[in-house]
Amino acid sequence: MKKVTISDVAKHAGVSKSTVSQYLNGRYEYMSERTRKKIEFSIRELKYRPNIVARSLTKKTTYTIGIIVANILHYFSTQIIRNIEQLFNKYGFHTIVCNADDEPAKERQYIEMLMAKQVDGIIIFPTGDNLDLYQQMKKLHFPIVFMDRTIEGLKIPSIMLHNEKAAEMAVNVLVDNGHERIAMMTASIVHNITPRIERIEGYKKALLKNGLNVRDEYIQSVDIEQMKERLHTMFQLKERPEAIIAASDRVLIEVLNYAKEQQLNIPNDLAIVAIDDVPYASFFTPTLTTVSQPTLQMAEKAAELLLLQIKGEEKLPRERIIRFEGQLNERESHKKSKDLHHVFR
Amino acid sequence: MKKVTISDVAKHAGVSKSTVSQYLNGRYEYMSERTRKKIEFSIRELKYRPNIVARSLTKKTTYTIGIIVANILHYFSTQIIRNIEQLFNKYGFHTIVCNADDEPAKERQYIEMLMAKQVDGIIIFPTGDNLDLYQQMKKLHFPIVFMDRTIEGLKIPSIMLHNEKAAEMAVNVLVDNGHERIAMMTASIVHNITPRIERIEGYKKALLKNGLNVRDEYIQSVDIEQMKERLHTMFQLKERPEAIIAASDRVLIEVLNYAKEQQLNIPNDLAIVAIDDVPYASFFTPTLTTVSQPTLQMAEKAAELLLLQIKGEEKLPRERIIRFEGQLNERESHKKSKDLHHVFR
DNA sequence: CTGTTAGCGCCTTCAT
DNA sequence: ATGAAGGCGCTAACAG
Repeated sequence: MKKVTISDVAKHAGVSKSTVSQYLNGRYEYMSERTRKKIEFSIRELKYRPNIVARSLTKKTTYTIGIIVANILHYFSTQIIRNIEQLFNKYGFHTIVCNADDEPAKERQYIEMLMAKQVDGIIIFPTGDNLDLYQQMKKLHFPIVFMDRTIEGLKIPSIMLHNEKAAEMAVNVLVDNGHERIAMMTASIVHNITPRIERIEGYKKALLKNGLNVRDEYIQSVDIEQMKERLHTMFQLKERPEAIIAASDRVLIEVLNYAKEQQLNIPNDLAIVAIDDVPYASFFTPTLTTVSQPTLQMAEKAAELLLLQIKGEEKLPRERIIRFEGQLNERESHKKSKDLHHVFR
Repeated sequence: MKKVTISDVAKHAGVSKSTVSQYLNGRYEYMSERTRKKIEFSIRELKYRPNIVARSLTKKTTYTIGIIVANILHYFSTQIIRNIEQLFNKYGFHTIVCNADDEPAKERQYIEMLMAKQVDGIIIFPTGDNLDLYQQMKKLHFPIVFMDRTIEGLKIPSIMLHNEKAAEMAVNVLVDNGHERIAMMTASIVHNITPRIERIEGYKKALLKNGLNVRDEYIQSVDIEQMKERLHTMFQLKERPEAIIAASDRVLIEVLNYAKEQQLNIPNDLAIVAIDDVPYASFFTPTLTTVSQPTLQMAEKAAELLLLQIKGEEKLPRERIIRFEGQLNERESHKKSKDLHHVFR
């Protein structure tokens, strides 16, 4: 009933601890066939399981990484997490996921805890408010990769969507379908969250490229809680928007709920394009046009960059920010067409 | 740049390691105000972070638990995981999630790894094929809770839905709406996965209670990959089903896809009720009637039972299986009504 | 109140 | 080819 240790195995097999340790670490080179067999047998007999905590203490590596996600409610985050977990599993790493819940204080606490737990590296969706910590980690050569967002002035590799282009794609598909009064809605930008800023920027540029005016009333960035209110205000305008770009899946939900409440017909009363993919988008009414992120490739890149750092190979790519292209999934919600009669009930 | 240890702090503060250790563990009782301040200061100065791996080695607790989920693709699983993670976080525990991918071999490997990593306990959605391991864990008094499924003959607490009742609710709501030819579709039952077996059982009983016949052709349990084919076969019957109960969200997707492909009108050509909740069910066409599981309460119970075991209080509840009631979310997809004209396109 | 000592379980030279 | 000894960083009696 008590835990069996390497000493127990050694005793049982009639050899020394170090020989067992050799065995455990696959250093059979100079080991006699007989010794190996004995140890093998003893391990089975005793149902010995090495204590990885003890091993980690000497080896200084835990084969565990951390992911700190800014907000787990984003479908994008969960996709990335799942992919990263799976990839790291292949290399024998476990993953600890922490949800900062958009609170820098929580993020800080999680970073501290994960480092204290000696994880071998961390992938962070940074909340943006813990510069000193990031710097400290960098100075310690602690392996770290940013995902989805970046922090200026820190030589930390960042995996990001080409947000401006993604927004441009959304604008273009709407313009191509004859829409002109296109609004843009994102979550709050008080913390300078990169993708939100960039998506707005891309939206503006795309409007101009298409010869349309940028109207500030059409750009709304607020907390999820106040979104409904803002939507309402926007829809009271004399010239209310005929299309809206939801800058994330969470924003999208708010927009859809609002449309439902107001019995707006989509896409006739209001066309919609969402950035970020949405599960089951094709079962919606109408099916949803989205610009999705290549989550698998992004996860792969993040894993690769983190692994490189963990292995101590500092030769990271020269570009600090690595961009991936969004993909337009043209379905129905962006159309300006008269033969669609979907009504929310 | 080298990692700072407790000795460094001790030296810097001019005290011994043990005093620092006392401080770290909040045993200020006999410590002079001055010593405390000195240590506090040194810790800040040196940016000292205790090495939790070393601590774990002596304390024999890692403040980490594991979750091994049979298949992470179930929305139910992700909900449970998220809730458990959050709950354990409150108690200072981290969570390592592993996806067994419905493969007992993977499950075994993950259990071994997690135990080797000295996690303080594991919550398992058992695949059902590692009896010996479960028994071994039990014998070692290793804290463990089963979720969603159970294994007979093992005194391991199990958190489960009241599956029979849930299936009955689904049948009843359909019968109440005038349906008689009701089919039941689950994923494969070759491994005796408890909830699937029980849901089928509940379905049968409910039919009988309602004076309807049980028809074997209407009960299909196969791998997701073959589901489409089976659906097709079933819909070739002279008396094809007019309603179908999808025993899980993954089954549901297959059913919806099939309906879409065949241009079946839901609910007029085919009524649907799903067990397990589905995200965005209210944006579907038509909105989906489901029997959902109380994931938060289930997660809470699991956390509670695991924590009890971790704290060494063996006084677990006498009932080994703890059941929770499903909740019927009556929306539209179960109706037999003529004024709904939703058509998939 | 604080320091000394002895582990925790494993790995790693360095002898033998 | 195998064993002895020391150490990883921290905690926990036990002295003093």
